[in-house]
Amino acid sequence: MAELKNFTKRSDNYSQWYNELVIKADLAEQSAVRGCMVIKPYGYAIWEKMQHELDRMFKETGHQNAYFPLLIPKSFLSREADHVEGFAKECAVVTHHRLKNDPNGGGVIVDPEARLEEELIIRPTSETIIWNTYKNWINSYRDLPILVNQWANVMRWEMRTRMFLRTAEFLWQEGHTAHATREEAEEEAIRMLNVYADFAENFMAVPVVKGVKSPNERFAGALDTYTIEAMMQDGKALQSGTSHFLGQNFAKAFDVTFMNKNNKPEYVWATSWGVSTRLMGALIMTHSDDNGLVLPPRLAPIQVVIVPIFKNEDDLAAISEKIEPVIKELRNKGISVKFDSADNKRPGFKFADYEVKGVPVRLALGKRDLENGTVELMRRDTLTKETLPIDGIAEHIEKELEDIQNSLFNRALQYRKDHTISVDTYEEFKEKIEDGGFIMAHWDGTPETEEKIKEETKATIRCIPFDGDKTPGVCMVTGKPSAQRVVFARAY
RNA sequence: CGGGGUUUAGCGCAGUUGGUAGCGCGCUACGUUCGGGACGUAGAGGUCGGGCGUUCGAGUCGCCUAACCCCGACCA
Repeated sequence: MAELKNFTKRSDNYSQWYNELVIKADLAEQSAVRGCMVIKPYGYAIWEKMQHELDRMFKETGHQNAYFPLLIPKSFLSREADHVEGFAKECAVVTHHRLKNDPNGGGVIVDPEARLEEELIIRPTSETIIWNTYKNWINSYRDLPILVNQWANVMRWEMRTRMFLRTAEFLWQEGHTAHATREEAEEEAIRMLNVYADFAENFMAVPVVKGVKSPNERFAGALDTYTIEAMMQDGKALQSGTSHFLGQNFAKAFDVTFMNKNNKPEYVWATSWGVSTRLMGALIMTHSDDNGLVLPPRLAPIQVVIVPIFKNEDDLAAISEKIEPVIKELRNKGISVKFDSADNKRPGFKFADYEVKGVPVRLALGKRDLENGTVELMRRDTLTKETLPIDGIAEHIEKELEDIQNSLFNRALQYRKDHTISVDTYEEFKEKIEDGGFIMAHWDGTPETEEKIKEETKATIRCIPFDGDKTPGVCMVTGKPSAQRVVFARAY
C-alpha cells in the first residue's frame, strides 16, 4: 500500500487520501456487501465515545431511549406523500420469508411460495413506524410531550457510497418527539440543533454553521429542516446533523390526535433529529493530516500512549517501575493511557502506528531518560516533541490535552474563516466556487434560482445561517431583493 | 442509470510476438538489532473474477457475464 504521505489533502486525490486514511488508521474497511462497511474495533471505539457524549446530552435535555422495528410495512411509507417521494428511490425491500434447496442443483433459492402479502421496507428512517406507534400512545394533552430517541441502523440504497460519509447501511440516532403546540415543537427542533452544534464544536472540535435549509434541501416531509454545516479541508461542505420541524404532517398521515384542555381534538406537532456515523467522516476530514488521523482528545479512545524504549527485560522493568506511578496518576485524572510494552514491535514502528491512529499525546521513555529523569512528549496535532522532567508530567499532560482540544478547534475555525468569502455578482461566484470553501451571497429565495445555480456550478445553498450578516441586498442572479446572505458551497 | 477504469498470493502491482506464474510489502522460523515504520538467511502462500470459444498450447486473443473503484445524477 502506498504511503499516506504521497497524497495531499487539497488535491484531486482527496477521495483516495481519505479512503486510505480510513483503512490505514484501522477504522473501517469495505464489506462483502455492496456499499456497506465493516467498522473495525478502533473505529467503533471512537463512535462509542461519540455515542456516550451525545446520549448524555440527550438525557440532560429530558429524552429517553427506546427501540422500534427494523422492518416497515410498505403501506406505512406511502402515508406521507413528500416522505415517500423522498425515500422511495433508495429502499431495500423484503419480499420473501423463506429459502429452499434449489431443485435444479446446489445452493438455495428464494421459495416462491413464501412471498409476503405486503412487502417490508428496511427502514431508511423511522418516522412512519414511530408515528404509527405514537398513535396508540397519545390520547390526551397529558400524554405529551413524548421525547424519545432511538440508536439504530438504517439502510438507504445509495447509488454511490463512500466509507462513513454515505454507506448503504449506517448507524445513527434518531430523535422523534411529539408536542401539544407548534411553538413547543419548534423550540425542540432548535434545542436539538444546538445540542448537535455544542457536540460538534466542543467534543469533535469541528466548527459548524447553524442555519435553516432552503426548500430544495429540506427533509422529505418536514416544514423546516435545521442543519449544522461543517467545512472539510478540501473546502467542501458536509451536512453534519439535522433537526426537523415536521409540523402536523405525520400526525395527519397517521391520524395522531390528542384532546386538548378544552376537550377538543387536535393534531400533534412533531420533530425529528439525527446524527450518524457520517460524523466520523467529518472528524477525519476536518483534522487529519498526511501522517494520518488526528483525534481531538475528548473523543480519542487512547488519549496518551507510552512507548518504552528498551533492549532487554531489565531495561523494560526499570522503565515500567519509573512510569507506573505516572500511569496511575493519569488514570486517576480520568485520562485513558496505553502503555505499549510489546517486545515484538520496534519503537519506530509504534511511533508511526499511533500517529496514523491519531493518539493525541505520546510519551517515549528510554535509558537516556531514566538517567536524566526525563520523558519525551509528542503532540499529534503539531508533531512537536519536547523533553520534559518526569516529575509533574501528569499535570502537564492534562493541560496539554486541553490545549490540543482547543487548538484543533481554533485551527479548523481559522481554516473556515480563511475559506469563506462574500461575493455580489454571479460572474464572481462562478469563478470563486472553483476554489472551494463557503461563499456568502444574496439569493432571491426561490427554488428556481437555487436550481439554476446548482446546475451551472454544482454548488448548493448549505443553509440560511442564524448568525451572521443580516444586511439585505439583491440576488446575485436575478437582482430581486434578498433579506440576507446565505451559505453556498459544493457539498458531500 | 450515463461516462471512464480495474479484476493475477493477505495487500499493492508487473507479466513482452500466445509456450510450465513473478516483484515489493506483509506472514513463519532462526540470528543480529531496538531513541522514527530494522537487517540477513531460510521458508509458506496463486485452478490469473466467472463462463464459452479460437489454438497443439490462453494470465495474454474473441464473445458473454459478474463484482469493485472513480467522475456525474441522488443523499445524513
